[in-house]
Amino acid sequence: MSPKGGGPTPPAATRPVGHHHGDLRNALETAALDLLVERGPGGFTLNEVSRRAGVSKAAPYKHFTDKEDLLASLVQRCYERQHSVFSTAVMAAATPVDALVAFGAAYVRFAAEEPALFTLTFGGTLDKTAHPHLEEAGKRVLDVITAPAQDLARDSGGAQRLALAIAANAHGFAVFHLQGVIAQLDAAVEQAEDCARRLTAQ
Amino acid sequence: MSPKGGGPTPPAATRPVGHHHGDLRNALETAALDLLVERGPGGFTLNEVSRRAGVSKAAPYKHFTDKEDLLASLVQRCYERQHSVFSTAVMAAATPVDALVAFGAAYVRFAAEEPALFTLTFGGTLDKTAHPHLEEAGKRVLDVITAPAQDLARDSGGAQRLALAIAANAHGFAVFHLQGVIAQLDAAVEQAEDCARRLTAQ
DNA sequence: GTCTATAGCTGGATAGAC
DNA sequence: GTCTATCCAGCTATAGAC
Repeated sequence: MSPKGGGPTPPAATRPVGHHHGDLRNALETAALDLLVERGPGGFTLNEVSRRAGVSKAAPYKHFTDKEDLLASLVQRCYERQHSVFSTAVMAAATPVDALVAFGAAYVRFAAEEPALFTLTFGGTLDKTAHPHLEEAGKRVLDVITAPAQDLARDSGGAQRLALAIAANAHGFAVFHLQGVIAQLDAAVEQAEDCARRLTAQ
Repeated sequence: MSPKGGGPTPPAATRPVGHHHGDLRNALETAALDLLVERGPGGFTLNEVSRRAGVSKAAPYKHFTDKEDLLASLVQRCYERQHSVFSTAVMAAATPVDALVAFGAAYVRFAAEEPALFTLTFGGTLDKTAHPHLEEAGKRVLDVITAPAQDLARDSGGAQRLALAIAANAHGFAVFHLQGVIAQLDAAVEQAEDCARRLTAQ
């Protein structure tokens, strides 16, 4: 799923490993997420990320052009995972209504499971207008529910509004849970589902 | 309009002014907001805030114990303004339903008018668990709609769920507007109102 | 692809004058 | 209440060895 498939690069045996990982890029991203959780956007530094990944301060620059590039990569990862997770949830649903409800529930759960990724993506840390492909990826997440929304709406405008309503509602509950306004995840999920159902009903 | 205008600088009457403003604390907070808008939470520094306010790097420490204290003060300000703005909107409404709808609309508009304040408060920049009084202030904002929610719900649990639903929904639309998912403010407000109405209807 | 080393800068926070 | 001066720490990014 990445550049250079399994060329030579004998994985199990005889790793020609220079000094560290076989997948530093990924290790850096993971370390970055941990750091974001612990220190927030203000305390996020590439140096500390390197430290946690167990590499030198210079190593990240072979994988990311700069600090912001790493963050952008994480946002991209967030959107991709959302797309994947939400697709699964939606496809498992039997009816259009169930699909929208499942989307809302999955949305809240995703935020709870990946708080750093979620907060980074929607917390205004990164200026997305500088990364058009991210805006694109963000909008594509909503495509996951266009089909069920169209099944329930009169016209395509109504479908889009319905999809937005479901997503916005889920987003609000997700944030409220992360913020501690709704302490229990299950409660947040249930209320999001309940609202989704009411928003689809006409 | 900067430090030392022309001459002795006695505007109203004999300001016992040491060197600068009459209200540096406020000026610092305003400058901090501007900076947050421009650079995001990661690029926020006290030094730059001082620069923009036209004072030395040491000056802020007479008004805030440290960087985080300034941010916490801004979050406090956000909650206070929200409480004030939302109260006004709710009280102007004729019916409970109108009150909840007005709250949602005011919520979205507030985020659009004060993006830095809003994003700082809900973007996860500050760890609120370290500032209990902020959590308190945040929850009190929701009190603004407990009365109309109780008018519409069967029991007090239902009232709280309704209030949360209205607020979460509004929050989602507010964020989506700030994120560019819903470009037009008016569209975001209308959709938030529409959803609020549907969530109140049973 | 990773390391060491380093340049150059910026930030947070304090001390002491006025 | 603000300034000047200063300390030290930490960060970004690059250069060059391996």
